Amino acid sequence: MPRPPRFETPLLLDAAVRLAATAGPSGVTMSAVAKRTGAPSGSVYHRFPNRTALLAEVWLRTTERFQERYHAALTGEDDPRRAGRAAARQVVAWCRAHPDEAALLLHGAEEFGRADWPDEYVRRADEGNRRVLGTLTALAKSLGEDTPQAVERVTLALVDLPVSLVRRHYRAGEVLPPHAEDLAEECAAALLG
Amino acid sequence: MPRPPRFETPLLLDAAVRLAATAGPSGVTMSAVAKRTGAPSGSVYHRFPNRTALLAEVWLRTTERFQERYHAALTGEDDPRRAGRAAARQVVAWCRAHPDEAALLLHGAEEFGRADWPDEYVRRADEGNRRVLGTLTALAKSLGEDTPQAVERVTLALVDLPVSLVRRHYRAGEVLPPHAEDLAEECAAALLG
DNA sequence: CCAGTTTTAGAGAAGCCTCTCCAATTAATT
DNA sequence: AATTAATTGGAGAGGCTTCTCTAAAACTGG
Repeated sequence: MPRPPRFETPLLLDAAVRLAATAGPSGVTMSAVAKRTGAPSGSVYHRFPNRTALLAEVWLRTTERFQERYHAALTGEDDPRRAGRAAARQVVAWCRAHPDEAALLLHGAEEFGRADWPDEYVRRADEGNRRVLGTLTALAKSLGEDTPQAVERVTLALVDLPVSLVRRHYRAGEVLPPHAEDLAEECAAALLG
Repeated sequence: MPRPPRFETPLLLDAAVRLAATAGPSGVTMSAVAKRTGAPSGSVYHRFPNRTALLAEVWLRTTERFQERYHAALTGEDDPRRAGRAAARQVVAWCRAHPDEAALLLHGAEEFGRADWPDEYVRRADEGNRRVLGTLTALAKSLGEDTPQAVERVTLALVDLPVSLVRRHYRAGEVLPPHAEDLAEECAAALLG
């Protein structure tokens, strides 16, 4: 019975992703999303009560998409070293396949206004992070190391280092070189020992 | 013969650093700097022709301070592996000693408006980066590896990985744990082989 | 004490952004 | 055909920011 929507939520989020990729989180304004999609500002405010909600949702949708694939890579192998190497590759491969979303991920939740998020969004973000961190902890444990420092080292190897590799090229305005996945995997292997 | 200044450039830059550390680059506005220092907006514009110049100078002052110490660590040892380990430690140690400036460095030049900088600022930034990259290239060479990929791996080990370690803790709102320098050094050693 | 120079001091225009509000539109249901 | 509900479409208030401009202040060398 209602009038059919012309500007659905995912469409607006897609625009927000592109804006974040090109102009950074501060470039994701309600008016910029409106202009880019051709929607009137009223339609944007019909989908998101305020800018904070838009920023939170675009961040969460992106991190959840990333984490879903990352988690799959990390749990898809039995041998922990193999799993780690696959996860490191996966970070780079996902960024290669989704350059705009990857550019968004290189910023932190803080830059997407996390400090102003309502509890529900914070909870969602924490849950995703906890899930990944839990898997990384299990991996560290199955490597025989159970200290917090060992977990931190594994996290550096399987998350932060591949992300850094991507960041370096993105910041230089380059596309990811063909060997990037190999390099991430080699580095992860070296760090896992 | 002139009236003595009450708000000198370094004072305004110090305020800009604090603002960048707490509110990010977008929080570094001319009015915020004015408010924080108690200066009238006219005085801020007397020191910086526009916001772009303020952002550029606060970025450059900080990176140059960091790079000076980093370069010293990287060239302070004869053995390349020892030099690399010292450099990795130095990144973390410097961030520990200068938390606000470190928080600023975790953002990129792009976020400080690099795209709008006049040539002179771009040149200064490039020169600093070239200098560090040159030293890292020499180190890779003295390790017997001379391919671009080897240089990239060394850069990851001695710059990006320690920076990631710092970023992870800063984003979590934590202070750097005592073992952070050790961890950075261990990881660098593992990656240098 | 005067002349000269830098700096302070702050008012105000112009622009962009967020957000509110309400009338008009559109399609399914009755 | 009338009703109903979601959505569009856009005007406009209010706030913050950048930047300009002018006048006054403060100090020093002559």
